[in-house]
Amino acid sequence: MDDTPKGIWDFCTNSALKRASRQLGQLYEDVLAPSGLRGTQYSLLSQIAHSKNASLRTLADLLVMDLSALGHTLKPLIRDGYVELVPDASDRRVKRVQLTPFGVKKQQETTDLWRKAQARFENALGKQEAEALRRALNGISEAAFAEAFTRAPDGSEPGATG
Amino acid sequence: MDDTPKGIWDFCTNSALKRASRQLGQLYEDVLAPSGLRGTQYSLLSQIAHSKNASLRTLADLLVMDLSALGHTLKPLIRDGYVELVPDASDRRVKRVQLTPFGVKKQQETTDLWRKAQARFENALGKQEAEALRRALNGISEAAFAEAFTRAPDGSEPGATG
DNA sequence: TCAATTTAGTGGTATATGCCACTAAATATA
DNA sequence: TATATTTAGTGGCATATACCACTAAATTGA
Repeated sequence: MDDTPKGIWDFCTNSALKRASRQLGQLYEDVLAPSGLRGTQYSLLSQIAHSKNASLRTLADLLVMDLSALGHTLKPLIRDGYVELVPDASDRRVKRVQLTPFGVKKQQETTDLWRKAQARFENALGKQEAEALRRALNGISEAAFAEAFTRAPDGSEPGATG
Repeated sequence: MDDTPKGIWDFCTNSALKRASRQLGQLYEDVLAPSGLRGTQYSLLSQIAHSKNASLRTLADLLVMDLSALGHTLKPLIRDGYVELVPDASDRRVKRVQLTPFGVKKQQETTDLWRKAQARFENALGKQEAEALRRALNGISEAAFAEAFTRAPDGSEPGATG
């Protein structure tokens, strides 16, 4: 028997996460394809629908995404008429993100496909497993986790032997 | 108390995975920064070191990555002299991927930083948790999972009530 | 009140990643 | 063997995502 690991993802959670993200992203995307939306785009539309009237900044923070990255990612969705940016009245720096009526319709229609992907995923992994996985992932996504990571010892501390 | 979920990642594993991937990717990348390598680049160098003499195709399959995407991602690493593509002698379609001596050195040096990130991560999440998470993620990354997903019922089947 | 600092967003550039069309080479098949 | 099919890789294009430099607006503080 050769149990030598074939890849670094056996040790490195970062690699494992990215690899799984490619795989699952692909699987979801195949199911969503008939809508003409990419997986990320559907997620974004859904989150915008969910966080009504959020600013770009707020949305970026929620998504753990760079502000400018969010701006770039929204470009195609704005171009295609699903999303619009509405300047805030009281703070002229702020732009609020909202779905157009067309975007609302698209998001709602595509949700049928998403449910299909969701059902397949939970059937393939198991409902309990899926739930547990989401919890673990969401824990990692929290700001508190980033702080814990940053403050955590990294093995380079001098031994406190005194 | 308002336990209304703030985001769709509470339901959608795909979104949760991508979001966590951004967060953890960022955390690892900050630690790796002094090396001048991006997180993905270090992972790739490490996997190439691990899968000695693999072809682009083989590597892409292992990484659950599109072949052309892998080719594109390697470009900067080849440009910077870390990686080279060596034509296979027996099958003239095939190119084998290998680290240059410079690439070997870089990968080895950067591993110190990676270990630091790794230690921080395991301290922040817990060793057991980290191990369990990697196992779950690697399960999803397997070809068998993709097949299970594709074959799984999606709720659109006619009820077999007869 | 006015200057210094912080915050929100934009545009440019680079990497990460996928699809498609295409070439070349190997393999299968008639 | 000649042709059809499959396989490996490349290049172009599009989206996803990050960083930096910059502008404009709000906030802080002397």
